[in-house]
Amino acid sequence: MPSSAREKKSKLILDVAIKLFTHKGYVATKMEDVAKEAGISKGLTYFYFKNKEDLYMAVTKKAFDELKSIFRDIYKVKGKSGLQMITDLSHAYIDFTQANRMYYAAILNFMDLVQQYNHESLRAEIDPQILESEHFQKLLEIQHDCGKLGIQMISNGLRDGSIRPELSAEIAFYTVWSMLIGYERLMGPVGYEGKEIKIHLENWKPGFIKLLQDMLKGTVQATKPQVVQASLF
Amino acid sequence: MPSSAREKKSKLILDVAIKLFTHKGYVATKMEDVAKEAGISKGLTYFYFKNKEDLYMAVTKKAFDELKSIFRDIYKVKGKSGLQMITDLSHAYIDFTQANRMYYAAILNFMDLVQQYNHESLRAEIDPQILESEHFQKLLEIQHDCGKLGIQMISNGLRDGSIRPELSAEIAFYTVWSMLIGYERLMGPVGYEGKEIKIHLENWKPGFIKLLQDMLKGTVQATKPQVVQASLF
Amino acid sequence: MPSSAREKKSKLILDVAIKLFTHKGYVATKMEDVAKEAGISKGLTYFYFKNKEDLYMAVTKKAFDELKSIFRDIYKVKGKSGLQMITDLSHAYIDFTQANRMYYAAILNFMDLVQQYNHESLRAEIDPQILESEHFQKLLEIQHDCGKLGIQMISNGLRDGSIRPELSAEIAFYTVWSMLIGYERLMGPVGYEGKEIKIHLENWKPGFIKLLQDMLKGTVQATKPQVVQASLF
Amino acid sequence: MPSSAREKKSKLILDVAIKLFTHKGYVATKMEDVAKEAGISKGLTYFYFKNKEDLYMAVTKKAFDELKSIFRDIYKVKGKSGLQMITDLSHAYIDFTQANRMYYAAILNFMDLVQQYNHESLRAEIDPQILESEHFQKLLEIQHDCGKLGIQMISNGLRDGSIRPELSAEIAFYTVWSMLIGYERLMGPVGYEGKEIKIHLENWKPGFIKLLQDMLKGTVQATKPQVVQASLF
DNA sequence: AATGAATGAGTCTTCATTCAT
DNA sequence: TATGAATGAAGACTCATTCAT
Repeated sequence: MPSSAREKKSKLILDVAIKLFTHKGYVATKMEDVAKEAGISKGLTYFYFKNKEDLYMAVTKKAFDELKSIFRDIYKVKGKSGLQMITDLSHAYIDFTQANRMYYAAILNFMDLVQQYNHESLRAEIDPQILESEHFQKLLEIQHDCGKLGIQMISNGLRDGSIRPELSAEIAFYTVWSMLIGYERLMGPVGYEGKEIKIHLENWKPGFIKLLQDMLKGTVQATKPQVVQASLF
Repeated sequence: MPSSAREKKSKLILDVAIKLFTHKGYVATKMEDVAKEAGISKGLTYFYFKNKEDLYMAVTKKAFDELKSIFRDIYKVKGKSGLQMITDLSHAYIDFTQANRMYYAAILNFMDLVQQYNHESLRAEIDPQILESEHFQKLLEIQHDCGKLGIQMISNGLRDGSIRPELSAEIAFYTVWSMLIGYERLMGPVGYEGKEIKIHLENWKPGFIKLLQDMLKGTVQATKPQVVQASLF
Repeated sequence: MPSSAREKKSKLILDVAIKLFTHKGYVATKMEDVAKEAGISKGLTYFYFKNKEDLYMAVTKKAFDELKSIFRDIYKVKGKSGLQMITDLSHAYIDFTQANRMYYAAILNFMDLVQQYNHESLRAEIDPQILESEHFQKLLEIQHDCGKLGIQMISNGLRDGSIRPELSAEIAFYTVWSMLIGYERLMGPVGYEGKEIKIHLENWKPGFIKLLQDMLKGTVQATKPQVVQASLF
Repeated sequence: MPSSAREKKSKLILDVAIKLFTHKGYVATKMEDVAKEAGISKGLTYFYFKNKEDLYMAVTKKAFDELKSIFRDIYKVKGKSGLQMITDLSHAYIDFTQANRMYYAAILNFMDLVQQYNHESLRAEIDPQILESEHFQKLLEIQHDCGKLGIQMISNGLRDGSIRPELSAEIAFYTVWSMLIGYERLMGPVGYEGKEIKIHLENWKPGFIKLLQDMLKGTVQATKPQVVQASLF
């Protein structure tokens, strides 16, 4: 079998796994389900992926690539201010998390792993199968790619004046990212708070984006004095 | 056995569960481990908690209470501006998430559950044992308590002028909360990014807090003119 | 507590057990259910009945008494031929089995036990708790009471000429009883055979009773000569 | 492994199960016992049979097939009157129930299930594992095969004059079957009644068979004496 | 008589993974 | 490459029964 055929089958398994993980979750998805759905034998699945964790890491890798492409797509469009890029990124990011719940969960799970991985005392508790996964290793290598692109966007904003100059690109970007991660987390619960708390998805999102922008560029009040000052003339 | 004794034993089991969940994780912790560690029989564990999920919901409930007390402690101290409260809360929240990883994971897990619970189509997929847990039901009742306190803090800030008046208390607070949730999530990975990206925990945190404050109050440059102008009158 | 009060409570438990065994079956009925439904503690149940099997034997005893009273009620009505008694008994028996499924199941279960009990090699396999139950012992004593009454009815029939004289009362009665037992067993499945087999409950029962009578008294052909002769007068 | 090997192993497990169910009963037989006795792993048992109930249904299916073959063997012998067939069947049936207690219990258990299954209100209470068992489904399909053969035998008897022409084949056969079922049930208890009731297996059986025959063909003796006596007047 | 907390043996079932072919 | 039979460790949960009070 030519290596392209091999890759094709590998991709088939991966796609099936993504589908099943999405619909049933990691734990509820059995290796046999994957095999059956892919129309191959259980044993063959283990030929292409060392074990279930390895398969999940492969899925995570794909999720990460997808997310990265979102960052890249935003970044490569010329003629936008840095703030605009961050704004566009925020929208795209939120859309992504909503459209690809499982991908996103995989990415967050990977972040947790990295955290453990970085703590010498906790690293030993990570499932060896994960550490041995080539996909996990690749992920370690590219884990900062999104961050770097995001930081670049902020940097652009600093240069073009759309973002407050006193900010640190790194800190600003990771803070933005924090907001996006947390937003996704709260989105569900908040949307249904009902009765006493009147915040709803429809009005939270624009408010959230506005606050995010304000945080980066400086706030409304900042403009008012200008207006007042203008009237001084 | 007086009911206080019953509560005492219930608490004993709960504490053991918290300890084991913390060190070994939910899945890796066996009910038998809990019983053994508590010095009781397996059956008795099931006498006090209907099943493993119920026990976990009890743990979650405790975690939630703990988090709530943090909000309350911050809130009840008089003489602070709203912004100061939010700032103090942010510090306390971050400390809490770091000191009580498991608690925090339980809370986030609960949030996910709530999300599913609120979607009619997904509710059926929730483990019935969870839905039947009295602790889960209690959690549903108190789920917004932290949010309400946080919104109060922002409201205070709006009244005392420490927070930009044009903000909506609800939106502002949930955005702050998003930041805190996301921060915890990124804290680990970011802290060790090393080499190319020079952001480190020590310097991210103050920057993050600063951005959070700026977002709420308006940026330094923006406010100064106001002060100057005010003195003009 | 006066012994009458004691008996009252004992009866209460028994009635609850009958109710629950009827609705949920023996296995599915937990001792705790019985206690709860009776409004007493689990421990007290064990004060009145040595164990679950003992309770079941008590239920069986009551079932047997009930069945016996049916036999007796039929038997004590004067002025009926033996064949008529057996006919009435058959109707009453069938009604009883339908109205008291659980009672009837208990009686059949007891018959199985007796069978084992009578085989020396199998007796050791009977649950000791059953053998030790006083109710089981009482049942052993009265197990033939129904049979005796039935045999008496046949004997009456032999005497009054309503039943063929060449029959043995014992054999005839137990054969009748076999039919009744088997009828109950088949009633359910037969009633719904539908399509290809056109037998239905409504027409099976009269046919069944007719056959039973014919078996005892001799058949239609047998009677014809009587009719013919009668017309000779 | 060729599919014949697969069937061979499946049969091995089934045979072991039959052996153990026979000797220890369904409840007392553990799946692990079956595996151990068959010299395979516990897991493999579940590979061939979905669960314990499924295994039991497979046993029931085999029992039914065996019973069916008894009916068929009787039926296919040419040159016998219908009454003779029923007589032969009765003997064979009784022998079967005595030689295969467990098989027979399984068949009766299945009949109970069918009864529940046919009542819409009770169907929901049947263990889903039973309903899902392919063997249960097959049993539903063939449940009437024995009945049909039996009805054929009676029909033959009606045609050849060995059975009273006024009888309905269906009703007559199911009544015969009732007798056989009930006979088996009473056989045990009756055989040992001892003392007061002098019926014993040895003399019950011929009397029982005789009554059964009389019921079907009409009694010769019954008429003659009456005729004689009547003519005395 | 009465309570109810406490026991613990008992079992079905799942599933990732391996390996002979 | 590909199969699928075979493994076996692992674990949640039940419930009749007891016994200290």
